[in-house]
Formats: sequence, structure tokens, C-alpha cells
Amino acid sequence: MEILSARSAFAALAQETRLAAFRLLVRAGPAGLPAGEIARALGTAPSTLSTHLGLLQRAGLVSSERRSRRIVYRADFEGVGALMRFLMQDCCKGHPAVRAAIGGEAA
Amino acid sequence: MEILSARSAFAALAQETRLAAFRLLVRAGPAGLPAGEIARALGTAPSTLSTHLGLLQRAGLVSSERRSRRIVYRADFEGVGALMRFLMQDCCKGHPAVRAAIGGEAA
DNA sequence: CCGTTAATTCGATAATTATCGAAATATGGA
DNA sequence: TCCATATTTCGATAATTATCGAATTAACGG
Repeated sequence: MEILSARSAFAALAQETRLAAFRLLVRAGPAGLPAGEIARALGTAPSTLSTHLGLLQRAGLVSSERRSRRIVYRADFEGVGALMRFLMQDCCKGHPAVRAAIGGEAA
Repeated sequence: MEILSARSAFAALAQETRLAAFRLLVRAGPAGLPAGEIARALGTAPSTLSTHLGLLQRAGLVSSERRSRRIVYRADFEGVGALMRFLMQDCCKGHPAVRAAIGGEAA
């Protein structure tokens, strides 16, 4: 993962509404959630959420698929994995403390 | 790690100059680097960099120590580890694809 | 105590980002 | 075809963030 993509992923997750939307999608699992339902759950205007979802998607953290009138969003775990790799390898050079942090306490 | 701290860490790494400063500190290792040297290396005004370093520190990603006239900054790998745990556990519920991403390709 | 160096805090300005309503696009059903 | 639903795109405005120079704080050496 290049620095630019990493930055856009970090930026995507730094924003309150977007992080909430992403976590919601993680919980929703493979079924995903339509845009409107996410907007309702988070109490934001559909247009605002659409902007956020677009940003999450360009950051590679979610994917979308049209299903009739709805557009269903899903968490993209490949994208999250790429971000974690960046954080661990490119960024932290596989530093022991970082590896321990995730190896020791991981669920 | 709480959501708010995670957000501040993501925001810290999302900014170009800050990410560059952080990566520089990772490479510098335990010896760390004084603020002025980082500013010179990145070509930013000392005051600007000081703001960025303060933000990185509040996000728990770097630590600082005064050494005579200099203030030496170091990467805080505990903080990075906490962020990775958040990403893996709180955020992604230990999803297999995420675990595989770091387990399979880690250096 | 004064001058020098190193860093931070402050205040202003520029740049970016978030938010929303209105308008546009796409889908499906009567 | 027309209408209702679902979402996106557009344009404007509000809010946040980045940047810098000037002033301030801190540490050292003469």
C-alpha cells in the first residue's frame, strides 16, 4: 500500500460519522447495509452520508453493489488488512513492540 | 482504546507532514530526533512542525523528552500497537481476512 | 546578567473538509 | 408512461485544520 492510499484510509477513519458508518458495516457482516439505512441509523442527511460512503469507498475500506433500487455497502476487509500491513511494515518496520501489541492481545 | 483516541490517531497519521515526521521518527529508532532536525528534514517552519508534533503526541504516537536545549521526539510503538488492536478487534471483530492480511505477509 | 540557540505558544490567514437542501439520475411498479 | 423510492451530484455555507511570522519560554555559556 502506498503512502497516499494509506493517508486517505486514515483520513476516512478519522471522521466521526465515517468511522461510525464503517463500524456499522463491519457488524452488518457480508449482507451489508443499504445507504439509506446507514443514514437513518446515524441520523445524517442522505446526501451527507453518500459523500462519506464515497470517500470510504475510494479509500478502499468499503465496497458497494446496486441491488435494485438500493445500493448496498459492505466493509472491505482486504482494504483494512492493507492498511494494517502498511502500519506494521512500511510504517513501523515490523517493530517488536507493535507485533507484540497485536500478537499478545488479539482475540 | 476508545473510539475518540483512535480517531485522533487516525487524524494524526492522515496528514502528509505528520505521517512523514512519524516515519522519520520510526527510522530514527530509540535515539529519536530533536524537533528542529525534523523540521529541517521536512522543510517546514519550526512552529508548524511543533504544532504537528504536539498533535502526534496527544494522539499517543510519539513521546518527547527535553535534553538540554533540545526536545527529542521518539515514535511510541505502544501507541501504534493500541491503534492496530483497535483496528483489528474493536473495529473489525478479528475478521479472518484482516488477521490473514497481517499474519500471511508480515515481515 | 546578557546573548545565543531551541522550541513552543499566539494570532492571523489560507486551505480543506463537513453539512445540507435542491436538483439530477436510476430503478421498479401501477 | 407516470409516479414513488433510493441514491447521488451539485452548489453554497459553516466549521475545522494547516501554515507561517512574531513573540514568548527555556537552557546553556561566557
